[in-house]
Amino acid sequence: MSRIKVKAALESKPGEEILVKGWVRAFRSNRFIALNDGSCLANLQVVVDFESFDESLLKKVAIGAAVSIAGKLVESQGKGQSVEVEAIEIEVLGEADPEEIQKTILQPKKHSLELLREQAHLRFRTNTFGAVFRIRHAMAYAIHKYFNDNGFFYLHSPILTASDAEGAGEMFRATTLEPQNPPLTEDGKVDFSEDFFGKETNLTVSGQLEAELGAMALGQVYTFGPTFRAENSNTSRHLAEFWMIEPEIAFGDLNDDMDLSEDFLKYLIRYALDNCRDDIEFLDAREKKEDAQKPTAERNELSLIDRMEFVVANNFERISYTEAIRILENSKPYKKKKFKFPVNWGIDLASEHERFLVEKHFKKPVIIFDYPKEIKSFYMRNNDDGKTVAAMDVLFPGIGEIIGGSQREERMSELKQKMKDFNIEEEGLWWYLDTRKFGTAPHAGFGLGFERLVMFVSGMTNIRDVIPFPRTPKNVEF
RNA sequence: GCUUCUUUAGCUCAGCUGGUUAGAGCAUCUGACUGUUAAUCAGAGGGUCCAAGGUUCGAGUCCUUGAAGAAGCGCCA
Repeated sequence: MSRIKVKAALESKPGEEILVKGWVRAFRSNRFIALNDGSCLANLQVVVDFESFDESLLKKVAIGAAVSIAGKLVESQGKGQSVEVEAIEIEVLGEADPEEIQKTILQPKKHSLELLREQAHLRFRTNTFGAVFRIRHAMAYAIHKYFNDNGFFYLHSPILTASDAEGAGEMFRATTLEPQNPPLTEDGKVDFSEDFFGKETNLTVSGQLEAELGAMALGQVYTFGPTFRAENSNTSRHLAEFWMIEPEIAFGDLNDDMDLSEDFLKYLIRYALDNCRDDIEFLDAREKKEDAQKPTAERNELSLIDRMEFVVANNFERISYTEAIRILENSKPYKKKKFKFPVNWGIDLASEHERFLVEKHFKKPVIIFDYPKEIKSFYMRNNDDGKTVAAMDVLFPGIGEIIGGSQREERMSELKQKMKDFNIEEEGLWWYLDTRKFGTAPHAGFGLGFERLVMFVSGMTNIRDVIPFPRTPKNVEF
């Protein structure tokens, strides 16, 4: 008999003999084993006639143990499930000592997310994290499917890079030199010409520049890989290692870029609703339980599922940066001096400003475009007004910036001038400039923070709970 | 990096203006029960009160420094 997954067993007709393998979630009344194998949220109930099994064997059927069970699938007499398995053979594949289990999050009890984070190697076995990581998988799959179906090619941008010009953040150094006594140059500095690559090397902060190179030949490409930022960011929305999706489209402008970002996000959220129903319903119910214990002001106005449905059903609000400033200047919190940071044309919008626009004023996702050129990156295309660039941010309720994108500066002379203004050496980016030299064309793209997407579709409020092993300042365990 | 808060049993927490032997619920163990769904009932065991220093006759409690965690801010995705 070959093994079937719990998910398949639950969908099977009663009467068949089946073989299932999984981990014991509960063993009630010495009679009912709740078996979970990760294939779905639900457990399979195994009914044990304890008089016909060896007592020492049943003793080993403890919470956390791995078991193999052959039995007959029958209609359930109980109320919690439609089918269950009458056990014929039970084999304990891996024991779990209850005294030891008690010291872990596997003990059958509610645990805080903080404690679960400290035992990230075991938290996959909980309902919440099982659900989160099945959804995370589904989102990764849907991303590839969306791009594949829309004529994009998956481009693998490098993780090790010598270019430090993106300006996207502090970088992690990658080196094989001895930290204790590295080779030194005559003026006492570390001699990176002796290093593995012969020059200073870092982990990538963005695959965008390489994606542009790909787009200028393949037409439409996307990257999807790990990204590293050595910023000392201590927030619930930042990781030192996170996954980013960066599509890049040739012959597209900022409007095409905004259209793509909106269509893409709606597709992904729709996909989650259609394909992760059980897991999302579980997380929806979980959130409602949590909310019930909070003061009314801190509760979600809409449930997880309602928030997702709302985003799919409504257009994102698109406003220029200049309009955003005007709305803020006419807002109640501004007039009552409730904002901590000043509002005037030229500022970088603070979290409180973005939150007001998204969560209070429009109450829906907002795309802000045409930002002042001084507060954005060198590669963004200058607008004709001489003051702004063709940049856009997609802001989501509860998450903030989920996407940042722009039309790229494709005109050589403008780009070179911008590099001068931003103090960026042309030398290290000769290959980037070559695309403007040979057949340059308008193009645009954006970066989507994968974990921020998973936060939105799971309702988790800390980014450390949507990646298996989060890397944050002072934390590289596991 | 900044601000605020937290750190007491395996977990979640209580512990008053400093005072004798530091408590509860859940979990674990033992026994009973056996169609349960967070099973139920009875009993038992379980503590470096985050660390170092200080004040005091006396510190879980007050002070200083540090560490770790969380929320918010800055940076961004």
